[in-house]
Amino acid sequence: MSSTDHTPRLLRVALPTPLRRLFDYRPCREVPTCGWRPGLRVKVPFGRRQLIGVVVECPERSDVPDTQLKSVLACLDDAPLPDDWWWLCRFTARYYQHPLGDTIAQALPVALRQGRPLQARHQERWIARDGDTGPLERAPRQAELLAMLRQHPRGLMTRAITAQGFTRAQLEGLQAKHLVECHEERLTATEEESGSRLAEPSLPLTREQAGVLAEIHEGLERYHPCLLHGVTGSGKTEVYLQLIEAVLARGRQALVLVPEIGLTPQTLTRFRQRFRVPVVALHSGLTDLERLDAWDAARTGRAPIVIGTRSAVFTPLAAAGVIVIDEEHDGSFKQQEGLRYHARDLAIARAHRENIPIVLGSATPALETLAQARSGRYRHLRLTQRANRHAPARLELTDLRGRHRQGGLIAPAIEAIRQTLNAGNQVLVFINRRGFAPTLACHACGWLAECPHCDARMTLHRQPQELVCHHCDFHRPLPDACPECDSGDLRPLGSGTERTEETLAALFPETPVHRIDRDSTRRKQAFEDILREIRRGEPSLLVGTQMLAKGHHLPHVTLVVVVNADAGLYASDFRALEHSAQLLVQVAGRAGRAEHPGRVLVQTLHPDDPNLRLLADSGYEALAGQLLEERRLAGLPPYRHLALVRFEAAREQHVTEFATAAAEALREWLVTQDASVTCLGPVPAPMERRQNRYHMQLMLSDTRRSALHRACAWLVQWLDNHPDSRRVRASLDVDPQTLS
DNA sequence: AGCACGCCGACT
DNA sequence: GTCGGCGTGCTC
Repeated sequence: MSSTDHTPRLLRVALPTPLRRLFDYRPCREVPTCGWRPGLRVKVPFGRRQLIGVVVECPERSDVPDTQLKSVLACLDDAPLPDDWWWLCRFTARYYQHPLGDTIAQALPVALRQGRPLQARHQERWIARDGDTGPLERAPRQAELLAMLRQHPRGLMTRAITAQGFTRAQLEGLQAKHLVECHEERLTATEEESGSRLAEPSLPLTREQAGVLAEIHEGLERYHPCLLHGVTGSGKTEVYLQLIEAVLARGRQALVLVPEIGLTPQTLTRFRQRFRVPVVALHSGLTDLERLDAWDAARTGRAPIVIGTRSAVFTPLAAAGVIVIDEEHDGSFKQQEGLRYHARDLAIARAHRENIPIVLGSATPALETLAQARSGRYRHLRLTQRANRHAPARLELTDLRGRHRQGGLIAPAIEAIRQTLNAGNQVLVFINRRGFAPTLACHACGWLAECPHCDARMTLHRQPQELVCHHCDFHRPLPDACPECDSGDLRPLGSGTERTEETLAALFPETPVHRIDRDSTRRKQAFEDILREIRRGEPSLLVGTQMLAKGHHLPHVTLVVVVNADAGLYASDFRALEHSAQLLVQVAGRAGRAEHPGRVLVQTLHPDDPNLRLLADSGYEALAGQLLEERRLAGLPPYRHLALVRFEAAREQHVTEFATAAAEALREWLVTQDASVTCLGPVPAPMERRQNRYHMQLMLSDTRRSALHRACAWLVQWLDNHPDSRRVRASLDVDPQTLS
């Protein structure tokens, strides 16, 4: 890097704006102690406001005339932001062709984005002291506060105190009277430990686990991507834990990414009980300052283990030693708006750059990952045995055709539920539709309840009773009569979780029925409460959406009923089948985890569907192999790479015009470039109208990433320069997860 | 994205 | 007479 010891003429700064541009400034007079260099945060004037940005380079000249250049107001750091973080930001912005300034904003904790100092703040613990309370006679609130503090001999944190309605001024008042004292400490409890790093001994490994661990250990000092492909209950977590143990022993850190739903208290407890070192969890409950401290703990190496969801991939590490992605196939690793990054893919890039191993764990790997493993680019490690020696439950396909259904369930399924409950076990009924019924229909004229803002049916809810659009959250009261023909014969069509719950409650009045979906678990803790109740093991019925399918241990469930397996079978989205298969296998994995073998009944209108049969008879990997072959023939990922450009505006005409013009311009350019990139569309998005906005899309694909990247770069430039880009929003999705 | 400026409708 | 609707222009 060029000289940093003299003051450069210019600073090129990335700012948190959607503009795909950097901005040049003159340095301020005060030079940071490290000299001006990339990665420093600066405060700059920007139009009428002030923004915080990051120095990208120190160029010699600018395209902007000298007279228009403004000066940086201040530099906020005396050293650049961490190098690994900075590299990942630049990589991400380039790969997803997203403005660097906005990428930085997403990758930085709010507190740093707002200009707080990098050194994490310490937290204050207030402890009551003995002393004369006389001076408090005219300060009743201070007296109350002191009384409260005296009930906590170990003191309380400022946040806990202000949460009780007391103020900082009252605390300082007591401090001035020497009735409390303030201890500064780290936000993270960092108890210095001695001796062993393990709080709890490791579990003995099966031969299979030991073999897998040994293979990962072969590449502990280099980039070494591994797919840890293990059936549910085969002990993937124990492998992670012992791998991390080895990494910690070498003085390195571990970054663990889990799906949104996977960052549960149980997961954390498992890590915290095992290791006697700080485990930093980046969960949604953290305050901005706690998040900053977690970032700082990771950055300085104070936290040897960092666990978090998608955005945690941007956490800097002082000495990265391994990255673990649990349930790597999970859709929540892909951000679905704005900067549409995939945390798993970024983690791979990061591991590569830092030359460390990365483990992708799943019972149902994404086809992309499986293809990498098959080609030998990732090491394919398998765990085939469940710890309790039961074979995984088989999927039993049951024919729905022509059968009478109650709450979506046919007689054989109800009978199986009855038997399971009679045997004292629990049943999980999986239905991937919340609400009472998918829609409301008029039996006189065929009218269906449709959302006025979307191309979608409205879902009937009973608690509370209303029609709801699940795409835009529009609510409307239930009509008494058909709006078209005035008939009173309105009936719910199909079943959702509420209806199945109601049916089961009527069929099995003696048995408690728990419903688990986004509606029933809206209250914080509600989910945990229900899970705790279920783990007590009393015979009970669980009705739930995919919230229940993922990760949770339900040891007393011995029967799983899938109400309808058909949703993803013939959907237009090219990943629908992959995702359905993953979900079915994950749900099936809930059955028979403990001492009981399990059964999985899968209701379907297509019991002879070859894909479903293959999944049921030969398992996920067999189906995945079949699907990969189909992807190859269809020219879809992972054999071709995709980029999707979405267009969206309030006026349908504007969207069509702009998207068509863009496609035309791109095609012309592709011809001049003699480029192999395929451009499909524009076509209306699968749900053309959503929240009264119209959506179209353009799909680009190529076998080579570089060619696709160049085409996207050109198109994005064209879009930015087009005057219509103000009224039509266009966004780029590199490696789209879904086409809707 | 923000945030301004600027030019036309329904309110005190 | 003003408050405020969103069109268009700019940010080193």
